[in-house]
Amino acid sequence: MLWTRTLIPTMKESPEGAEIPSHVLMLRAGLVNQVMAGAYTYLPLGLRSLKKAERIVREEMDAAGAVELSMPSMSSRSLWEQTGRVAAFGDVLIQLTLNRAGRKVNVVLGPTHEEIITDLVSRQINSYRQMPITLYQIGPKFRNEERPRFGVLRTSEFLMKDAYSFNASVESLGESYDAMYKAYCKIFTRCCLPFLPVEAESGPIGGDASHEFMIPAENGEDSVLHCAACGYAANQEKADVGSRDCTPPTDVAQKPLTKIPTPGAHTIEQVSAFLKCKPQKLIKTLIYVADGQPIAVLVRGDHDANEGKIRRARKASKLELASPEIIEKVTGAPVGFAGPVGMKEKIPVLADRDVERMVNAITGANENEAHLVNVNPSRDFTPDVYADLRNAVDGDPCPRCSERLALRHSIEVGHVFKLGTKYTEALNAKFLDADEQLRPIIMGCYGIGMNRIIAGLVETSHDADGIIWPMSLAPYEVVLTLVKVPDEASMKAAMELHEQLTAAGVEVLLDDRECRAGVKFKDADLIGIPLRVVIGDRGLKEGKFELKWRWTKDAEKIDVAGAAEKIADWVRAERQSGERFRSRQTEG
RNA sequence: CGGGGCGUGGCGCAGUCUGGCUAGCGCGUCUGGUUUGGGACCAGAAGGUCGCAGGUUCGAAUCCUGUCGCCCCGACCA
Repeated sequence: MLWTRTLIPTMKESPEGAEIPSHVLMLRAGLVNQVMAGAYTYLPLGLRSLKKAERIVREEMDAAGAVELSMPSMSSRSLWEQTGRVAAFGDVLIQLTLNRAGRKVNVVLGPTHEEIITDLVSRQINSYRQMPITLYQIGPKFRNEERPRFGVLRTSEFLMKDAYSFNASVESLGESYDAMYKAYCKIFTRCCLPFLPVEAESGPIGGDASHEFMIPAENGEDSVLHCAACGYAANQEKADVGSRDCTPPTDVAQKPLTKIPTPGAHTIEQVSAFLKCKPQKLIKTLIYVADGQPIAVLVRGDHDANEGKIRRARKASKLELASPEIIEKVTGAPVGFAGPVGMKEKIPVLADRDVERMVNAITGANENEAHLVNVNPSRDFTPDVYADLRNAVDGDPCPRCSERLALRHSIEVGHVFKLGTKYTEALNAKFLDADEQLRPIIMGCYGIGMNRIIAGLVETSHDADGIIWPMSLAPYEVVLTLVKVPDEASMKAAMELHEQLTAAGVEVLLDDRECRAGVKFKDADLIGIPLRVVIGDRGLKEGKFELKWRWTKDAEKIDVAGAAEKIADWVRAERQSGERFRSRQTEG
């Protein structure tokens, strides 16, 4: 491809508003163009990379035995009502009303495709002999995000690979799940992404086992806890806190319980500021409603309660924070002054393990504008149960090996989970088993955010000059930098090399713009093509081209004769292995 | 939805507080010339309803009201 024949609008300055590296560089390198908040055009360069990611995903899905199909973005709302997801998605679900011959037709734009594929399968699969089967597609998804942000990392329309497995048994589901898990590892490895599979909650989508594939990155929206010692990794919602000493220290004297007025202080920040103490001196008392029953949950002031853990501790299926009315009824005080003392007589009290060893703590007094100081567990209150009820934080003990967990921000690029029968039961997808019993089909589902592969790569692989693509995702594999366009010998050599490389199956971009060499070098670095060949009169006099990898500092010279074969060989090798790219990463 | 910021040629910005010449600057684009290995120089040119609407005023990019859009933080979230 000739540079002057395609569209690569590079920019020296980054557009106002772009802040994180992937967003800035994708705009500056002319990969994408913003249409509105959360919607982007993929320009030729960006689209080429996206298509390459798609190809890798297809190859690995096919190799793992999955079969591709394609489902529409539009579907009837009634299908989504059957699974309760019109309500579950809320405003995130994009709904349209169409006029058809005077009738109103309610349509949703698919945020994911469980309903549609399960509806299909309910008609087409009815015997255990037709399973296991895994079906996938790569297509657009629509989600009216509350706040699209970070360039293409969070958008209202995005490209997703979604796969769904249908199994006759839980064991079979496990095998399908493992196959997808392994395929994901191969995909992200081929994309040269530094990924980390982490244990995850399955979230509102339901199910009982799930892993997220994360790319550790400063600007990631998700938090994971990772143990460098044993490899344990889980997202913050899921991560367990390992065992630690929870017995109260014996060398600190317990002071007498005292009630003090705290006018206007009803948040942890306000109370700690008012009493000039750290939040970890406070016990946060949260009133939840678990399956209709109000309960009190105690965590240290600087910790966050974890609803999944609370739900499990109570074996509750539904859990939500109590309304101000219920809180007032239960505690006898407005929101902000709840405390555990005397609470046990009224409602169940659950406390996080870290609360047990607190001494002379501060809590609400269950009375307007008042707190208790020098509250001591056991002496002043005893919860019904101590359990792990909070989000893990940086430095917590690992649940496996007790070393310290490290908190890392990350970008979620993939998610695999075992769904079970949530959708198949709702949509009546049953099959006849070998023992002639009618059973619901067991499902798994597996997603990859295609745009996040691209953004995640840019986010983790760039330098001051621009993007650094691995060969496997680069929009072009080789850029030919023609130093002097008017020089006939140079142009002839460039065209010949371009032709030879193209014939050898190498993706080449020839920079034939009539501008100074410096501009071309800067742009080549910005768009990040892995291999650059400089064609100039200086080198040609010696019968040489100059060759440089994007991530190395120095160029090497190669003979014009036989250059195409050599370059093609290197490109092919690097395309497969990514070895050179990775060695640069470890160098920092 | 709460808090903050912004909207002026394709891109980045100044001008707005304190209303007043023909709305500027840098980059980019076009023409001509000199250049030519890490974002050249000279000369000239094109390109703007100052987000939109209404109002105040002799006069509005600037003041007032409304509205649309964009970005950041938070809340929320496969």
